[in-house]
Amino acid sequence: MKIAKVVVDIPASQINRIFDYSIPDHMQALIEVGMRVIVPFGSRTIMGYVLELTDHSDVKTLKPIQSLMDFVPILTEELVELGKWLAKDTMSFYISAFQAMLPQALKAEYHKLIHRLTTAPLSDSLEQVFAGRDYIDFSEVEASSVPLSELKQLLNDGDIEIIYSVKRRDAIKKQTFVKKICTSAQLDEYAAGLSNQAKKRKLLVEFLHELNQPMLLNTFLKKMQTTRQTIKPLIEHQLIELVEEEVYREPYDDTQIERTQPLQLKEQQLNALLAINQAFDQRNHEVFVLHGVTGSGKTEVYLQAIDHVMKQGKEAIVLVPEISLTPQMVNRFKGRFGKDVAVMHSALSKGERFDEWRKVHRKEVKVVVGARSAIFAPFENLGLIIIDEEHEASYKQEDHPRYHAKDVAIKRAKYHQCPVILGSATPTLETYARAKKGVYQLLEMPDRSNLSAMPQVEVVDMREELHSGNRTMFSTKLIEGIKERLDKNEQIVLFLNRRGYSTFVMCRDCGQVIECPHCDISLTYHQKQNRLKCHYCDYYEQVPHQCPSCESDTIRYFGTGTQKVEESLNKLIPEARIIRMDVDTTTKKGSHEMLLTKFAKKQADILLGTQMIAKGLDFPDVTLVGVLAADSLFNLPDFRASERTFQLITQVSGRAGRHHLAGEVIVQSYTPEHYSIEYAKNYDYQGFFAKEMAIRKAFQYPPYFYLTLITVSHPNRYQAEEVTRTISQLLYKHLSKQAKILGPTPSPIERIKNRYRFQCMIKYKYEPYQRNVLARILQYYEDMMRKEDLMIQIDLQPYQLM
DNA sequence: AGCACGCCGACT
DNA sequence: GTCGGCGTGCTC
Repeated sequence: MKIAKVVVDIPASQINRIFDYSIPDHMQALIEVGMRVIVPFGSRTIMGYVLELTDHSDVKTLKPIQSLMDFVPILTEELVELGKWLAKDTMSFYISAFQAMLPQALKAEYHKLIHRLTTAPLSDSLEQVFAGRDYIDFSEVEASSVPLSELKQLLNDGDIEIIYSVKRRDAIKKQTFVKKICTSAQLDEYAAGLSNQAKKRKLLVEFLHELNQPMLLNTFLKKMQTTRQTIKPLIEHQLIELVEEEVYREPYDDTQIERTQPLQLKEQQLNALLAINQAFDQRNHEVFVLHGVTGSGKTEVYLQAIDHVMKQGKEAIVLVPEISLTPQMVNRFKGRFGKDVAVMHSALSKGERFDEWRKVHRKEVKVVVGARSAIFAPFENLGLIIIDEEHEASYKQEDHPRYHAKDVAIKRAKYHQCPVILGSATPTLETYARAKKGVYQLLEMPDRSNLSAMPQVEVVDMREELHSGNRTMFSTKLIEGIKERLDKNEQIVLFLNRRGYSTFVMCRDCGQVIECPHCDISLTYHQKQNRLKCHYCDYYEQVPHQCPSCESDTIRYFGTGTQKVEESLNKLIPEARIIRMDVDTTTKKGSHEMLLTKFAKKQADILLGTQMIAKGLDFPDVTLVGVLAADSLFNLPDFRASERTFQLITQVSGRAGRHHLAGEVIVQSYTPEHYSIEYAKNYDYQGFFAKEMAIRKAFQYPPYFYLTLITVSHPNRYQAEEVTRTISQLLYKHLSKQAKILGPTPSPIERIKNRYRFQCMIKYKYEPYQRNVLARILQYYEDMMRKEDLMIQIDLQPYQLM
């Protein structure tokens, strides 16, 4: 075992290989697969992951590993294999796959330094840069006026050397404590020897008499109203010492969470639980589709299934979409399992994420609740994987590696021989179709657990509202509904779908819309900074007072943002107390939770928000839910638009009347006759499924066909189109005759950051050689990509067709 | 990616 | 003559 196979930290196609390194003798006993190492690479020094240990290599001369970055592997053997599979499956680089599996904090930080080796004076300008230091950052010289040739000369003469440093950023947070290390007698003795002037020290000694356990240094100093300086003599006299202790950054105050006991299950829940437990007991990697209406008690099934798994000493992963957004959900898990739970999601800071990951790594927790990337939690005894709201698009990562958490979950479950639960009130067609075919096992929970009726859904035709002279964004029906609830002291949730709607700026005279100069997309108005911003690049500009093309001053904001809804609602019903929840009001840490608590305490009547209020919320006094623009998704280039609309309305409707009070839902739409709205109104999942399946079949979309989207971009429009055309032809030639190749077509957003974008779509049922063909195409264009700024993106099973 | 090496034009 | 521009190829 003298050779390590290493994947190196450079995401480039030419480097996307496994490199061999020799292992120095002193490392032989320490090195393990899954560790990070620092290796020489060309003239540099970089980080890499050890994927394999062997004693054979085809390469004649090997460089030795420079050092180990870990004492314990950070990737289990399973995760090493998973990473390789992930890279192949998504056509990504190995290194990207591994980086995606680990918290950001474990990424290496690189510095290029110049080390001064001579005391002899250098040139004046270089001395100025060094300013008396022995080490300087290379970038400092680059920024100065010192020519690079001068450095080259010094390097040759051995006066300086270049150092490539690899630093870790996985800082472990430490806290300093004050600890008493003496007896009371010793304290007295010390106090006696103090002069009368040393008042503070006497106070300190007095306090130390009472201090029987270590106290946080900061607390200590604050309490004694003093600074670090005054305690120095106490340390010198060995009365106290300062001790450092590793601590976790605790993003949640879990001391407040009340512990809960398992609830009595209804029959439908019990049946589901038994099936899952049985699969677990038999070490069966079955995939269950838990199709339960909103309020059917899916979470309780999850909790008890996890409990069963934990009792056998196994671990569980629970994926929740964007969970920062539902503290209620986190609390349910922490309430049941307490300290055994780690939470991982995007709202945590890098350090917090690292700490939660470390709890898993050190086997201090048994359950992870988290967003997409939590699927890579480094458990070694997985007993269950749950994906809640499995239909959510956020489980698909939109940049490299473009993986879907569901696929990773199933892969891991096979390895651990454990069940997977895909839970949803509105499963994706792909999932439900597989369940119906028997590939997955279907568990139905058609009733609400408290047997309360699903709220009545009323669809309002906004075209009629407009015809009868109502030009506001609220139908008469909705306004009346809101007023009625206010009178009864009940609460209202108003939902605005932001996707597909944005506040753009248009001139009323000539119809000119203000667009980004670098992208083919209208700029979006941001009230907070009073600016127009582009969502695809970082361009922004001040809001013009005059139309740039006709100089008219009738320039207006269009579209519907939550801010605008709030404003007009304030005008219509001034007495209503509104809480607005969107990206603008929830950026600050904890603000999300604060707003929800405020609403729960009934300090507001209306909760107005975007996607983030669509799921998981449960407030007993909410009796009216309004969906302001149900059909906003239909304008998007997305074959899943109907499915998403159906899911959204169903999901939002579930927020009303969950307890003793009956609920009502008002859906506003310009296309009320659309089948997705009709079926959602009647809570007819089966009906919707049948209808939508027929449409997908007719138009050759998933689940009948798989999709691959290839997006080509280039600063030159003609080049982009030409390459896409060639790719389409190559695909046509090399894929089977059953594969449908569409393209080249301009992308829905034809230009982003001054690059023209064309796409080609493959629709297919079975193309075992597709990845090979695509890989060869990429190889063919490799040169052009490097030299001519060509970009080719491949998304196997895309969720966004933009 | 980023570095060395190497081949050509511009300048002291 | 030398300096430095960037095109090319390689990294265990």
